[in-house]
Amino acid sequence: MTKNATGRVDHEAELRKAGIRITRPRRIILRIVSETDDHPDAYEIFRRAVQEDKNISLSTVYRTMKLLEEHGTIQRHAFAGGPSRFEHAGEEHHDHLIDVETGDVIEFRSDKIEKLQDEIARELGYDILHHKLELYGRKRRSA
Amino acid sequence: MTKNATGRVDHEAELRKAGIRITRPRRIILRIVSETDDHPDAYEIFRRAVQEDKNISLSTVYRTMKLLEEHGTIQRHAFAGGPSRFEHAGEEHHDHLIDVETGDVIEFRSDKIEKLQDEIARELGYDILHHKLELYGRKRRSA
DNA sequence: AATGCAAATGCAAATCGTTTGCAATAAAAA
DNA sequence: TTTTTATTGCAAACGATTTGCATTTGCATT
Ligand SMILES: [Mn+2]
Ligand SMILES: [Mn+2]
Ligand SMILES: [Zn+2]
Ligand SMILES: [Zn+2]
Repeated sequence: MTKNATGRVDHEAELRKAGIRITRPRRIILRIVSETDDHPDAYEIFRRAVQEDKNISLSTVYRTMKLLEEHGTIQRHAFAGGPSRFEHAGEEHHDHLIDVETGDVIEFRSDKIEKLQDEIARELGYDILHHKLELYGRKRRSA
Repeated sequence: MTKNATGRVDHEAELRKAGIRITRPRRIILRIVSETDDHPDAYEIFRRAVQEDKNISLSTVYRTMKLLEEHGTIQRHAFAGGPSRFEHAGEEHHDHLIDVETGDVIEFRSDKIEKLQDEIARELGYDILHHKLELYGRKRRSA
């Protein structure tokens, strides 16, 4: 995996290696998704991108998200209701707890659950390609 | 809970009790969703409904699904990609394994996973309102 | 059974998130 | 630099779902 001067993964090099052209919009979008720690949707990414280059189009954001998804750079989530939301891949796998009141997304990971999922699939005669575990909850109001 | 002559839940009575009018389209749609054991989408329900009443509209199907969902009669699922799919509620809670090749939906239930979810949410200071666990897999091809 | 009225319907048009065709532009190969 | 080819921005198309509105219907009331 290619690293850059700061020791982080160099996505541009990774993509170039895969024969993908590094264009101005792609460089900007890539920066946005790799620097944020939230789960923005395409329009939000577009909004942030426009601040850096006034004539980036929403189509390009969508096209780039699909490209990066196929390339494994980002992950797409389809939380209940709304549009797809994205996050930079590469960290360890985790699932999400969505605060139904604020829309906040909290990440968590349970190895036990992950393992149980595999067991279940195996018993049913399947191999899991991916899965989705989303908890929708409300902050507990202590009595 | 109101039961009818056959001992099953009488949805029409339940709805009427809640001040909801039992119309011809609603009666038909209700029959369809309570008799099927698959997970049809709105258009499929519409298709089946039209066989019984040639001038039911897709709008009414959508409106009725929302109504029944709010009333707790059915559950809505948003599996990856496609449109919302519905199933009759009332049976015990279960989660789904989706065959990515055929679109088939297999139901399963793991008390262990359910319990672990509660623990996780509690640790994070949340109460779970509902959750979604979907496994996307492919039939294991035995060597 | 006939009446009255709010609720529900069908239809067409609107909306939302997303994708696509196409001519213009820019990346990278030569 | 020139050439080749991928990528862009824009507008129009898209699929799923919702909505406005005039008409019909369920059903509580006579
Ligand atoms: Mn995340
Ligand atoms: Mn089910
Ligand atoms: Zn997981
Ligand atoms: Zn569950």
